[in-house]
Amino acid sequence: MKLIPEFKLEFDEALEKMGLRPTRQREHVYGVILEKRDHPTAEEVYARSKESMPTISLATVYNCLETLIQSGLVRSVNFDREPTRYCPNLQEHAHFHCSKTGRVYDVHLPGAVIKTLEHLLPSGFKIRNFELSFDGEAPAAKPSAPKHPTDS
Amino acid sequence: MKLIPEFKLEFDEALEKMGLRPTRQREHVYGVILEKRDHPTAEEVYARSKESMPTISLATVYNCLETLIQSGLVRSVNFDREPTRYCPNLQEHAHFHCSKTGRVYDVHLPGAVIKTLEHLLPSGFKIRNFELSFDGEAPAAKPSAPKHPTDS
DNA sequence: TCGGATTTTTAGAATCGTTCTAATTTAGAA
DNA sequence: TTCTAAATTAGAACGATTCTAAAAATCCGA
Repeated sequence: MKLIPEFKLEFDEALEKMGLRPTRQREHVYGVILEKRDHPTAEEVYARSKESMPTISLATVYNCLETLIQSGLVRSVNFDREPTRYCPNLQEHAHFHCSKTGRVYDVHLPGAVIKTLEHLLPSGFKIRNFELSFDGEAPAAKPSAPKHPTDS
Repeated sequence: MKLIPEFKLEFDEALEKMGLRPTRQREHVYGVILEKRDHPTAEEVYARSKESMPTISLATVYNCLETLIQSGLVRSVNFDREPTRYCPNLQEHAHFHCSKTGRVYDVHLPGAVIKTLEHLLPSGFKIRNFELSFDGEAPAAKPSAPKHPTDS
């Protein structure tokens, strides 16, 4: 789970800024999330992490996820009554959760829409974060065709 | 927790339509949620319900909330790592969660915005439901002044 | 490079919110 | 009524997450 230099730099800087230490485990977990950009749960991240770092513990995975979120490298995604999922937060986007397959899709949010949403609140309300998620059914996936929005 | 006739009718019809029985407990829980339109958790609904129906159980509260949701009388609201909250679902709206006070505010969603959001998904994606929630800090509330958006 | 303060990791226990189980009660239909 | 199905209940069980306390790793300054 070696990070490519670009992400390694971003990783070190982000933790540095928060006064957190860039440990092997944190880097590893970040690597796992970057590797396959589906939206794994903590348990899934744990399972994948153990493949190449068998001694890592579940508690550490939770700890690492927490520090990655604090550092802004990863964000958490919640769906009704489902365990929290995690994704590397490149850019602002929404999520679509298919209730049939459980699969999660990224949904691109145009800047104009984001601005519109932020203006829904009266002045004085400071937004730290917002989450937009859809629940429904995705079209049956044609196995080898490109899917929209971004598959996961 | 007696429902006023208008809500009683709505209640009976909604359950009827789902083939569910309009029991004392269901009506009571619905009344509790209508009474004070904050966004109580299941535990809070349980505590309030017990005041005038001391024998009701927590399991029943969960069951009732579930059937009320199925009937479309109530909707659930989720915030990151917080227990599920419940609100009577009059109309489509978003939520703002103040991380300082824990208070939840309703945010009105103009029809145009709803339409915009629904169009973010490519054709083929069937939306059953969507949730938009903000997290941040609400302005310090002046105790007796009207608040925006709808207080809770 | 070493030593010590501080942070992080770890395993396992504990906690929280929620769902399940099995027995009892209730509602609604015949 | 009487029967059947649905709903309620208490408590156990569960899944996800957090906590605890001890061991290990990291960082900093000498």
